Amino acid sequence: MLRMSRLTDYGTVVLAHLARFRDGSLHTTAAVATATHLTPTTVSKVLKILTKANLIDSFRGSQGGYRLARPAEEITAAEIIDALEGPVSITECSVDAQQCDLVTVCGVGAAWQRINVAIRDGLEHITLAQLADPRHPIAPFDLDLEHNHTGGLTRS
Amino acid sequence: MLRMSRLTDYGTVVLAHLARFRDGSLHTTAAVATATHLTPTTVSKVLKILTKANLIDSFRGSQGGYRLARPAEEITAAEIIDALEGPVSITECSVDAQQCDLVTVCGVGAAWQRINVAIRDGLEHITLAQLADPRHPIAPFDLDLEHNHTGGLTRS
DNA sequence: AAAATACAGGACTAAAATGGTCCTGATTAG
DNA sequence: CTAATCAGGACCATTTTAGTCCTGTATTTT
Repeated sequence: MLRMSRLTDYGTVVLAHLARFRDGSLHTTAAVATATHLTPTTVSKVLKILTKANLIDSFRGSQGGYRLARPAEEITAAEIIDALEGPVSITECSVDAQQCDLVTVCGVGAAWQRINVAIRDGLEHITLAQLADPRHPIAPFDLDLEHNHTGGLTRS
Repeated sequence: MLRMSRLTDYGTVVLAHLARFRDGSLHTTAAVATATHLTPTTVSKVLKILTKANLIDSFRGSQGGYRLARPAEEITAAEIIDALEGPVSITECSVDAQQCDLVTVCGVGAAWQRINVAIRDGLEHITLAQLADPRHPIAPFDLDLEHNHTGGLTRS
């Protein structure tokens, strides 16, 4: 399924923490670490990544710290994963695309990719605000590849 | 997103290959390897895993080989992933659940888990037959996290 | 200015997951 | 009995991931 690295998990926790403050207040690495029960070094790493991804803003120097770059409602799960999980490398075709006779093989890869795209679309509609609020239920995915086997052979 | 290990990719390719034969014929490791352009050892590993997961049936001895345990229409993407990807280990709460005061932290984990469940549900509706056929389009996921049915509030 | 506070960026190490191979044993057909 | 074949692990190399640390830069305070 959606396999997340631990860093993504931490990142979400950190973001969720920052999301609790809607007053633009700044929070230092140390403060976030304490609040989330994570180690400062790890939190620092996560905060830096999130900053580069423009999900949070950072301010240097005394009285500096971090805060969300936008309201939690405008930060999506897809963005969080992109930032922390990095680009997803696809298993590319080993042979030259020109001479690839393995329709079955490459077709399969394409199918999974389309599933990924579908999942991604779904994740774009989930916001940090929802992730941070444990009460939010989750509707099932309509991952319908399409049903044009009108022949109805899927069942006997 | 849906990060698959290479083994899952191979597994799907192998399954897709077997799915092309609906006559119950058996296929040896070597034959599958040749057909898919994968190395025999790797194919062997994959086939063994798929056998243990009951997605394919195996027959030992001379004239032995493998074949799908069921029609491709009855094998789901979720099953394939379960078999090859193994159980998804969740980042478990470090502290005793009893004394966990970090609602934000644990709530986040729960949210991701629910997303996973939603994705899984979607994958259960995609069949090997669809994966094997590159023509099948993929509908977008309705990953609606909030959307509290009944128009009521989520218990404020 | 000087000092203290914080973030930026990257180097680095250890541990774990993956990928892939190989060996030994068990089963079946002929 | 002998050829095929699968079963089940052991095993090693490579890559990822986690997590730490060091050096530098920006900002505020005194």
